[in-house]
Amino acid sequence: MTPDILSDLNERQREAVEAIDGPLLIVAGPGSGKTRLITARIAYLLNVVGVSPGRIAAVTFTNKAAREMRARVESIASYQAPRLSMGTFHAFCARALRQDGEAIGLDRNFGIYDDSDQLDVVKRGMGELEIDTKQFSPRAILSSISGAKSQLLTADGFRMRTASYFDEVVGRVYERYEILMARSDAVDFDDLLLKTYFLLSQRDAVADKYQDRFVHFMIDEFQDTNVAQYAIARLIAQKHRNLCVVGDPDQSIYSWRNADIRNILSFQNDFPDARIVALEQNYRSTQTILDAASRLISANSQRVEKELFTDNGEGVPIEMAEGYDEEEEAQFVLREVGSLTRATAGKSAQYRLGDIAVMYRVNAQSRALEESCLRYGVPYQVVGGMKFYQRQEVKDLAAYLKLITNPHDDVSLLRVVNLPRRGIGQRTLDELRRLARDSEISMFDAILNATPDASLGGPLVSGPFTARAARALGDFREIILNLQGEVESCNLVELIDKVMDRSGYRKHISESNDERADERLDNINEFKNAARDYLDLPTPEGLNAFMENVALVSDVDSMEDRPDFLTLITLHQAKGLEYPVVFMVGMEDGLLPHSRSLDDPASLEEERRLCYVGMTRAKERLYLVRAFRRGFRGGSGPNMPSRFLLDIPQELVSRPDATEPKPAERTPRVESPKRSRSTSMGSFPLASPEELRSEMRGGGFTFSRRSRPTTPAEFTSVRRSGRRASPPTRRRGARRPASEAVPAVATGDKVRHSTFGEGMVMSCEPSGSDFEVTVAFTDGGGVKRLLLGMAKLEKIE
DNA sequence: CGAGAATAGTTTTTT
DNA sequence: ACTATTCTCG
Repeated sequence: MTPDILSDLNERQREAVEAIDGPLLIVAGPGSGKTRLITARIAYLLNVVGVSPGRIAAVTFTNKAAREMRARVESIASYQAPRLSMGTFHAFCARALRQDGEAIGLDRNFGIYDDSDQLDVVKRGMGELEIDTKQFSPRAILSSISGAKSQLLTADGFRMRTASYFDEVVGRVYERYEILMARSDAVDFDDLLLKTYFLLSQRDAVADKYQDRFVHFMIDEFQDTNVAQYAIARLIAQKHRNLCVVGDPDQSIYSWRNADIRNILSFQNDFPDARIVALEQNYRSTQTILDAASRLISANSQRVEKELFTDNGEGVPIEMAEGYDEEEEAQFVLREVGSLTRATAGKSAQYRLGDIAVMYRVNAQSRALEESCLRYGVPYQVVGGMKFYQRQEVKDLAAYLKLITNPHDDVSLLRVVNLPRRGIGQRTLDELRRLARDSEISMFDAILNATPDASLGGPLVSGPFTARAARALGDFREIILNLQGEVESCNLVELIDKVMDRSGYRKHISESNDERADERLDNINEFKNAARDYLDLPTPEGLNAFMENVALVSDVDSMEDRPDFLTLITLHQAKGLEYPVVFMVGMEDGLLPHSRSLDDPASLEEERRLCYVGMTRAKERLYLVRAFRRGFRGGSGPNMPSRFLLDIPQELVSRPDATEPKPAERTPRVESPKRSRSTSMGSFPLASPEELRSEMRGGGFTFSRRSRPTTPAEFTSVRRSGRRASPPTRRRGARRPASEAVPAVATGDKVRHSTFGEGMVMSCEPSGSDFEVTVAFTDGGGVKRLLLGMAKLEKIE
């Protein structure tokens, strides 16, 4: 048994597996076989040491990671795997609270609020406190509250350390927020952690139970845990002290979600006897990719030195390319994808689509890529995006279901109380809210109070409500009470159907004029399908379990690896994944690094880590692609190449052909969407690499640290060829107004300005009777937009 | 009360 | 550009 588990491991990994006594910190570089290691360690504990699976907890960052880990353990120690506690921190805590939360006054049927539910509560609290939502953004307040919770600060605690007027406001809202949440028997994501912490720190009996039970506690992606998460783990591990944390400071990319990289330091302080193992051998990438990534990350000042190495060969150089705009950028990617996946005379294709991922900073970037995929007939999957459980119809239906187990859930009630229309309008709801607030009860209780049961007879004397409003509220009350009565007598899927029918929601959708009505019904069927997994539980428990799953599992996790789909994915979501071929698009200042991080060195370093994460996903081929200009909120502006590109040594990058390529003369090889969609994978129209290179004149740019990355000639040619390479279809004419007048300068010209110094013209667009010229000034002046007639620009050279 | 129009804000990343 | 919220009118 032992040799089996240990034989595939290198010395360091083996050391980490066998170090089962006492605290352990594993610093695991990218591709260092971390998952394999954790799996092996669990298998070792089970099969060699003989630890019972019920006494091991392993928490991960995503559900997907947990599932994979469980599957891998299963392959080694099959029958034991189901009894392991494996999942995300949030799922782990939800379970603890469901089981023992009553000890701190939590209702057994508590519901879990997601982000948008939370925002509703914040807004409602602000409304009650008469705080102007225009003066204080509810989102900003929510984010402060969330930050406080992640640091284990309750409203009381927060208010004691109020430092600014804004904080004072936040404190008041937070206080109100807690009340509203309690009244709804609801917890949010942060509460799952916060309340678990309080459960363990304030209830000794409960703490004892967990401390006794979990002899081994492991945390994956430790660099992305927040203070609350670490505190929980520390508490649970207090007794046995077998806390094993695995992480890589260089891959910490969630500080905006309150992840606190200082946890690693805290760990070393709290457990001074901790053993530290560093995994530096990379099994994933080529030496070239690894070198480039290492150089990039070494530019960060806040880091622990780490020397990655690999036995993998040097591999091929990194490719860089620039398109004129995001459309052309996408086209470049798609053509390259085509040549990588196309079988040529006698030779089978180099890669399958599933081997390739396109990564980007923000979701919005997926659009141009999707359009290109459609045009080229390339099947693709966008990871994330609009999440299934966040779709309107799904949330509506879920709200009804939540009300069945927990009618005090005010957010859900407000969501569906007038859906479909029942004649319950703003006035009635305001009144209802006031009633609830005055008596400190949930809105459903307020409805019960205000609408006496019709069976009692007598006139509907209904307090503040008009007879009509009271009747409408009574209808709603009956729907919910009625459905509650059904829970015992039918299964979950039947229950969902009953909800759909009795609430009138099915009718509401099918009779709506919404062109997406069918799609919505499909989604609801999908939702019903998901519910089938819970049919073997009695309906009340099944419903609870299902709703909990809906709250805690995003469909990112349920993404399958489909071998014949191109993957489009954000850099954040790509963490933990690997692909033979990776395209990183949008390699521009303002996108990566994101514009919101430019003025803060710490967040700039996080952006660099994000870039590092992306690069290190690649096993064999890495493309760094950018667009010269990019559409943004309707408009469009030029972008400078990402400063991170400057950190990548030139010798690792593919050089453009020494012979100056001829300007692209061909007509663009783009088929109409209709035709290419029906074209089979093997034969869709793609340029050969040579053609690509000549078309994408930016291909192979390398930058030196001293000069700004582009020369005028390069930019001009890119622009020209860019225009020509663009598909003739769907030209958004308004974006490129043709003007009769001819400006005195052109893109690529070098110019001198009296105050800004020398620079290069990046674009020149008609603006009224003048031209708006965008100039990138070399001497740190940055990019400026100037009116040609006003700014005295002197053309040089 | 509800429907449609006007307007404001948004978008970094997600358990 | 796109959506969500607020405003205005029937």
